[in-house]
Amino acid sequence: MVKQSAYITTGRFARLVGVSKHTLFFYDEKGLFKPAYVKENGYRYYSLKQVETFSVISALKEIGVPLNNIRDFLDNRSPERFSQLLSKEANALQKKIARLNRLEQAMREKKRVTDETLASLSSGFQIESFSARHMLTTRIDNVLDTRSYYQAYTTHYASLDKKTAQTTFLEGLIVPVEEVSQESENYSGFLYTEVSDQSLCNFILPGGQYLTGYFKGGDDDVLKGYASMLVHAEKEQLIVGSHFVEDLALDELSFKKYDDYVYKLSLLLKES
Amino acid sequence: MVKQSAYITTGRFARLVGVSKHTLFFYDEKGLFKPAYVKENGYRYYSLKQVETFSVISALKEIGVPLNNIRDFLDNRSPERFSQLLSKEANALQKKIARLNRLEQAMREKKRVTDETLASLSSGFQIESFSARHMLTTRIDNVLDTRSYYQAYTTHYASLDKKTAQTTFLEGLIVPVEEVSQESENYSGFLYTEVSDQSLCNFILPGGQYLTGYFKGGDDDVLKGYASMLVHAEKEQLIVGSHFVEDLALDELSFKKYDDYVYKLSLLLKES
DNA sequence: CCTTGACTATAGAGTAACTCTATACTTTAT
DNA sequence: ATAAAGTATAGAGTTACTCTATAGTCAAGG
Repeated sequence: MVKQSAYITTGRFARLVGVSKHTLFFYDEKGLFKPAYVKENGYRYYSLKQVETFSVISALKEIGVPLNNIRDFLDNRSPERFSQLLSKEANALQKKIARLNRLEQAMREKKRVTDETLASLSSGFQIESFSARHMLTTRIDNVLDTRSYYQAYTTHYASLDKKTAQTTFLEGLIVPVEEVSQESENYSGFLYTEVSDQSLCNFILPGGQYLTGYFKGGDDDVLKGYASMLVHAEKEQLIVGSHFVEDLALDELSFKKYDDYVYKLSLLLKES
Repeated sequence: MVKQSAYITTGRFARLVGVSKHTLFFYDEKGLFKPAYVKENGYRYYSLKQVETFSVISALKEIGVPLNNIRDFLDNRSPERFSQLLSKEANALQKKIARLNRLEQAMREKKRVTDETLASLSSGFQIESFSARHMLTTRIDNVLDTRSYYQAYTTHYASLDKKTAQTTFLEGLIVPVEEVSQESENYSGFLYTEVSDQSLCNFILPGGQYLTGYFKGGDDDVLKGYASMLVHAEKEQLIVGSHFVEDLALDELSFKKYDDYVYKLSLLLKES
């Protein structure tokens, strides 16, 4: 029907689409989105039809398309190009959504670990049952050597990044029990990240009974923790399995000082 | 194990976590994220443990938490507060993901309409079958009056925003056939938006056979379009139903000039 | 018809979260 | 021992705005 007269002022249009008047000035100046009609005195008048147009521009912005790119498209707009843009951006958005979903999972998992740690921090050694976990691991030849440690981190993150975009905030160390008990100068271990994608997995941490304990403090305290776990196991006549698992349970995000960090150690036990 | 010595320089840390060195300087300066150790000459050294910490900060930033807010949290950090923050932000993220999913759907739908319009633009009148559609409609008392038109838009968008965060880019006009045929001075119509959420729906556009046509041009041409559809229907001895549907099929995003806009008119037919 | 209050405009400064450039010092690798 | 590569700070530039100031405009009530 006839709607030529359905012009509204900048302020009204801004309220209608939920932005500030200034944003519309700014878009006009940028050549991104112009009023349908400008009076001699400079007053801008938008048509109601433009609401739909603006919504799309605003959505593109919201999903992360820079205004300059949107303008570049508009400078050469055509139905074909518009269709292409929409499908390209919809696909990009789909990937972004997948990533955000993974982030959400990781955040909830981090929260779970934080809560659990707080709840059982003061309860001493415990025996817990874990089911098997799928891990991506990277060997660290010598944990005492900065270089090999850094090297392991680099390759570990590189292989994580390749497939998934860093799905988890939780990673730790798997240490063979003999490395600890023989007290050598050359400790080896495995950096690990739990992965849901089976194809990334290169190690399955066995499920079963674990002796667990939380250790507050710096690196030295954790070292003592390893030893005390072995002592405790012997005292309780528990048969020790193949691996220690070391996790940073509460980190810099919970406490300011390194000395307040909390590590969780888990020692695999054999059925007696 | 002992990892005190596992310090790395700013550049290495930056590469490891995938940001620029400058970003780390910036975060340090802001008091957001500081290296574990600073040498006398000012060189920064980060510990590998900090990778996990940084990943969380970086994720919070990515999901839209301002750095200032993150810093405010860190200034008063505690395990409890951290847990709270994580669940609060995870919930916010969940909502955001839902919104992005809706945006993706809307973009794909807009693309579909654009493609379809391009394909059938030159094929004259057609008869198409549509299934019933759930609509949220708002009555416009007089389409020729700016005020009532604007009023309708305002209330329409207000009720859309209330429940869903603007799910679609497609809206149009439903016009009772008698409004067109009697050529009065006072046209009424209904603004519509298709909604998936049944609770928002206040009108069900009947499914069935529709006579459809595309009309290029401004408002005047669309008016002629309405009339020509009725003429065509009579010529073809089609029995006309209750409603016209007017959609803006290609808009400012496809063409620069208003005169190039393409409207699609659909006229409900009765079974003969 | 005129005044008053609510609008409109432009210009310019400020903000967040960076990036980029320039300049100078330090470490490491050969 | 020297060059290449890395580290630092300082400051300008960028994006997509917001906010303030100043001045002009419009519409409704007395």
